Amino acid sequence: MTITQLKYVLAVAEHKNFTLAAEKCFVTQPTLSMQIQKIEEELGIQIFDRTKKPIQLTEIGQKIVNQSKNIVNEADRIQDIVDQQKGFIGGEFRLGIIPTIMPTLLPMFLNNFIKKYPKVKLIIEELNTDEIILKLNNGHLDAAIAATPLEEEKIKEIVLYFEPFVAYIPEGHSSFQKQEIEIDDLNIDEILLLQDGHCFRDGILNLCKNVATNEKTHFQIESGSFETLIKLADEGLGTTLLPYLHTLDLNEKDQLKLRHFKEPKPAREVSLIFPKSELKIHIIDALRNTIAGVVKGAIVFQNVQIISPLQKK
Amino acid sequence: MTITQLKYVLAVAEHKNFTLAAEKCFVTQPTLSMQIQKIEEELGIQIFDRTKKPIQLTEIGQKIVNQSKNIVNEADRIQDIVDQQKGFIGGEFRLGIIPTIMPTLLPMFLNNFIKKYPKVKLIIEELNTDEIILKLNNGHLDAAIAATPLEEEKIKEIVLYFEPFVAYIPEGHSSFQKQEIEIDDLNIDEILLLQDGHCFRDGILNLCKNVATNEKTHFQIESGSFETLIKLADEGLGTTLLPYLHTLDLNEKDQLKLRHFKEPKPAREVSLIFPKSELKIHIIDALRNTIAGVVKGAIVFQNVQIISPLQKK
DNA sequence: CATAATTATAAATTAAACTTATAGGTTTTA
DNA sequence: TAAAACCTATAAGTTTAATTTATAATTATG
Repeated sequence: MTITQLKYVLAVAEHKNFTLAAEKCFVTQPTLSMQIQKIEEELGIQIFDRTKKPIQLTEIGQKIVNQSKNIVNEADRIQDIVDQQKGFIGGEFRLGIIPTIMPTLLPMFLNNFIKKYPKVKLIIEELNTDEIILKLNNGHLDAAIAATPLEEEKIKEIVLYFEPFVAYIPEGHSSFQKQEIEIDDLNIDEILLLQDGHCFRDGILNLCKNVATNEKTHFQIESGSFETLIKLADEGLGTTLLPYLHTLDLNEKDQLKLRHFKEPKPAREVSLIFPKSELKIHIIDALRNTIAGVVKGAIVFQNVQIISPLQKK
Repeated sequence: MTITQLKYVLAVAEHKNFTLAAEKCFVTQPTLSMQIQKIEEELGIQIFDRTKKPIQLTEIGQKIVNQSKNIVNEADRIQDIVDQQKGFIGGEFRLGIIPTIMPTLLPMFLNNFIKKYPKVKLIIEELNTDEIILKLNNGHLDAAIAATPLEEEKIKEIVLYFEPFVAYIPEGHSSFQKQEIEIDDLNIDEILLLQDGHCFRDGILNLCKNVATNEKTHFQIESGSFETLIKLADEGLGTTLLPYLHTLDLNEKDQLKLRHFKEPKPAREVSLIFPKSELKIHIIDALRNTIAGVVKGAIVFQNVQIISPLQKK
């Protein structure tokens, strides 16, 4: 009797169907059939009544299933214990986040994380990408969340999610009527951008350089926050681009000015990055899992085109 | 992570020695070494500190071991569930017995039982009542024999017999001349008792508190065995009370010092107790029947007054 | 310092788990 | 009711994992 077999039994008991249960267990149906036959043979009983459709648990099978749940639960706790211990070992964990990710992502996972890993003391710092790379390399940060790829020698990247850019087009703009827009509809000269140093800006510049390389601008306004850019756009000073998660926080009126790109949507790749030494890999894993859990619900996977945050020089 | 690996971990944790643990698991030593390395690697921790001799558990290792015991226990119950369904009387059966019952009752039924149910592997442990309740609740015992009633939520009690208390009065004591004695004849201060923790003591204290509540004692001697108490009583240090079955083993001379109580005799209720889940109910029934058979001849039913083992606080 | 005891490693073997392909049943439906 | 769809079982072959034997490496012990 193995824990794996018990998991198979639970899957069949849940789905009342070997084929479906096999899928959920990421094995083929014959594997399930054989392993369940094996445990039934070993115990000398029938767990499932295969004559009934859909498959039913036998009386003793129900008892086995109940007990199996206990066992599998207890077994899963081993990993929890290890995680907990590792959280304890970690103690302080310094996480850097770039400003354009901070306000939208942090509230999504912070609560979950600190509840699940109460022994980890998270120290979060808002930093731009250059500062993050510096601090990761000199040991002042354990990990960071930033737009990638960065192609840094000593830094490892684990992609968390792809976040599409959404255009914010004020009323009266030539593209306002369009349902979906294309990169060509935007002119680098009219896009309002965050002040230099924010990698988000670099990404956008890369994006538009593909379209038009002329950089003669009538005026140059660079703000430190998207809120400012939105207000400027509303004043008819141009358009701006917002990362998708940020658009969720807009009021209804402003939401009407959002225009999604045609696929492949331009998007940024957001990753958890950390030194290759993997000194606190266990907390990093916990963080990644927690974020993956909350982001899964918020961002639907789409056909995207990654915009590199690296400035093409 | 497999159940087998967990069993290996438990074996090494128990024996503090890979070679010996391997023998107990009926595998070779390299098997154990490798499997334990494997689970350590999978969990990303060290379970054992191999630098110390003998081998020690690490802090996290101790936690893993504790949880592994749970898992292995729960896993073993699968077979119990199957056995119960089949009405099979066999397999391991862990029976706890309190110290004041152990030496007299066990020899009376053990031989009969193992002859009648050769497939049952009885594992008998002498434990006091508190330990028994603990181990019944956490699954480390299948059943126990103890003084009742205990009023435990998850434990069922089946009365085996009522065992009267018999006073042991040394020559020269004021009550030595009496044929039958009464509770009032005894003074709590002069009764020699077993050391605390033995529920027999608690029962006696309850009994005498009904009579005299003063607890000023000239001296306090509490022994772990009745033999000691008898000898102390013979030295003129007081009287003692013996459970009836124990008095059958006394030599002729000491038997003369026994005085039975007038009816209703103070007595203890001795029961077979077990978790209400009734997991091994067939073996429990077998045990009850066997014990009932041998006790019937030894204890004549009399008018008794049950002394609760629960301490009245 | 040599010997014994104990654990780790390597190579080979054995056993178990898994997959692909397909057979043999039901149930659906046309 | 025959064909199709659906589902589970079986067979054969592959991959992976567990185990063993043999031996090296390490650590106590006299």
